[in-house]
Amino acid sequence: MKVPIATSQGTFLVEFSESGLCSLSFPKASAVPVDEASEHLPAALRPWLKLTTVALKAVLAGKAPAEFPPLDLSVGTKFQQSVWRQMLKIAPGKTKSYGEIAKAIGKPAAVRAVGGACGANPIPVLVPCHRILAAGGKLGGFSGGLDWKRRLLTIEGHAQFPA
DNA sequence: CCACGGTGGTAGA
DNA sequence: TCTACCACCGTGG
Repeated sequence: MKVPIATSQGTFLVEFSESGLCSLSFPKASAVPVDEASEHLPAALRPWLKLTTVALKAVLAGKAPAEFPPLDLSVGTKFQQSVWRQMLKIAPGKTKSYGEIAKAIGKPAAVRAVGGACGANPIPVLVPCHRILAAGGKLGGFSGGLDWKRRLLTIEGHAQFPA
């Protein structure tokens, strides 16, 4: 069930499973089907939606969320989950390279695979895959489009990246 | 600047 | 299984 969250950067869509927030997608230009307006959500989901909204707005303001909703990362493989967990440790304003992530999870040669795991991240922004840069400070790629990666990094205080 | 080889993990057949 | 992808990275023209 998709639920909209309006922010200063547009209306994001989130989705919950039984165990927590399981996906987040960027605002789309075209109208997107929304299954549930936030007013008539199942009551059980309301606390998660509230936490998600507050956390999302915090990140979009360049700050670390005080509290996260439960994150359901079970769609990923063991490897992907370890990469995603590692990304959660990167504070706003900081960045790491794909290589550093690979080293941090104990698989220093799996650099390229780390890129793949980033692309498979179901909860961008909150799981800050945008803080992963290629070696030498280059931008690398981004599943939601490089414009978003640049925008998020700019919000967090980095100098502009070349178009 | 570009080309290339060495990589590990994933999806699909 | 085998194969063909990749949001990588270092080295060498």
